[in-house]
Amino acid sequence: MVPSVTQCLPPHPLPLTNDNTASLTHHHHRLLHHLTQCTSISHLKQIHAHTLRTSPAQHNQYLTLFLHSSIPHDLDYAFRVFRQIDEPNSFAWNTFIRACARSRDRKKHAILTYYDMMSGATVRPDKHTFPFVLKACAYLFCLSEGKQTHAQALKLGFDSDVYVNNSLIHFYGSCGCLDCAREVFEKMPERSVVSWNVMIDALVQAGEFESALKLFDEMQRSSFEPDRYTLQSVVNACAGLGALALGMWVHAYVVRKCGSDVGNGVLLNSSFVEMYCKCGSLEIAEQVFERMRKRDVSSWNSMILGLAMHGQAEAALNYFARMVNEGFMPNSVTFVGVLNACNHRGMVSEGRKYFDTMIRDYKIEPVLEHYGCLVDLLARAGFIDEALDLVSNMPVKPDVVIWRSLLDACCKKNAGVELSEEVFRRIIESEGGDCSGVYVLLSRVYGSAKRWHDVGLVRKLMSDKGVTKEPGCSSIEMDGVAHEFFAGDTSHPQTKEIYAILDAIEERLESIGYVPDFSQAPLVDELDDGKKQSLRLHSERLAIAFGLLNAKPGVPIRIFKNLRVCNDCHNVTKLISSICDVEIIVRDRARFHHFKRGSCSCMDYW
DNA sequence: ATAGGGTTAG
Repeated sequence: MVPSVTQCLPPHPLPLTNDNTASLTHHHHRLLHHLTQCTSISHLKQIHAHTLRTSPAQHNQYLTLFLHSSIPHDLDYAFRVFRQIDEPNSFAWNTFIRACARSRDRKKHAILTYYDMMSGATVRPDKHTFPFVLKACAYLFCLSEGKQTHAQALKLGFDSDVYVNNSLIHFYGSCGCLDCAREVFEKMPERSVVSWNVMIDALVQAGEFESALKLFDEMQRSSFEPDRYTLQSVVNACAGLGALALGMWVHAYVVRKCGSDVGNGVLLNSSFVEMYCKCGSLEIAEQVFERMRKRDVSSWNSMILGLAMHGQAEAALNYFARMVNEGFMPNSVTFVGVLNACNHRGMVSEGRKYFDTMIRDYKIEPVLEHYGCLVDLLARAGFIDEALDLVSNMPVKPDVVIWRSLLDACCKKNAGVELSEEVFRRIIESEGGDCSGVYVLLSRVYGSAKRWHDVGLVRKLMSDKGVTKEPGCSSIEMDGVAHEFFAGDTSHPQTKEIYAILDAIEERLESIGYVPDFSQAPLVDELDDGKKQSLRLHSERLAIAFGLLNAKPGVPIRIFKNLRVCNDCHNVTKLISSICDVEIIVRDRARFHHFKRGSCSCMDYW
């Protein structure tokens, strides 16, 4: 709930502000002129000293001007100047609060200064004050401070101000309080484009891509023209959803609107690159990238990360070399892309090399993501001991993702029950044990060792703790509409045809010698028949069958899956791509697979 | 004077 007026601070006297700027003298104007010409802090200090000498009486009056001018040069100096002002007017308070909110390392002081302002009896905040304070609250995730600020803004009657409301939406969005953001958005009497933008972006940031797109639709129906911020958020939503059709629509919209200027929008173009990669269209992504007239490090990063995600390690590394060649300085994110590229191709020695290069030559401190790539790379290439060693000794605290990838590797590489148990124990120690994926992995380790009793124990543990397996779900876009399938789903209108196709395919597969791979089937020692049944109902098969049924010939079938593709589905999809002569592009939880003529772009390393 | 901007490993 957003605060109401009753939650406000106690009332305090509200004298009108002492408005220094009202009595501008000739001298004042000259001083102002000098100050605006000022380009260095030493020059500014000279003028300050001169003023102190020549007109000490008006000194206090001029301090606000010095404050304003010194901020871009030296925040510490500005801070000292501000401290000297006897009774700052609201302009002076606001100026200082804004400076803190914009600073890199003084954001906290924006809030503290605002408290000072509130607790004094001389000034009250005005409509400019709140956006500055809320910006700092948003950045620092100061939820309760921001809520108090909200209450005070209400109390002082700024609840209809567009700027204040937009700042509130942004603040609540940044703190993850979507309901509060939505409430402010719904209640505000007047909206601007920014109101829609901050609300849409809040949804995108929270991963509520469908809601974001719905709001985008509503925005247009309310006759608001989208601007670059809107489009940016919408493209990000498309990337998140894999909504290629809508993404292309936005792209066309931008091209139509900007004409030959499209090539200049660095940020938006980089988002297009990312969107096309995440929607499985590497060719278009590269086209957009090559046509960009201006690029920055992030543009290169989008391309490198995108190629890495598709397992195109060589291409990704080529882009890296090109980027360096063209004088761009790779950053931390660049190396996540590079390491991930190595990871998806099992390039262990290259991965180690780039990790060292990053630290030694580029002086980039590795963060969790870098360690994540390296640990995963080592573990999946079979160097599990080394990976475990790295996790144990790295300077950042490993999270559940790293641990799970290690356990996953143990499982895939048959690292043995003892090592797997060791990793599992470490996970529970550091995570507390409510992470679902790791139980499934452990039960699989026991299953492959045929220790059915232990499988049962893990299952019991899972049900006791209430951890469940995330259900598999695949979706496919057809004529701009997403069709969603769960495992064994029979709710789709074309269910009959879909299952008929699956039967026909299975018959074909068996006739060419396909044998199901049960290694990742549910781990109960039940009859093969039951396992087979559960495998053939995996959600991606239904989606692929739907695609075969409805896609135009020659058009690739694009599938999205929330989990990773299992071995058996991977085999089957390869075979389908061959017998049906169709390209199938699958984005799973971790990466893309391009199935074509019986093989997959991941070369079976995933 | 006031609001909205990037990425990242599984």
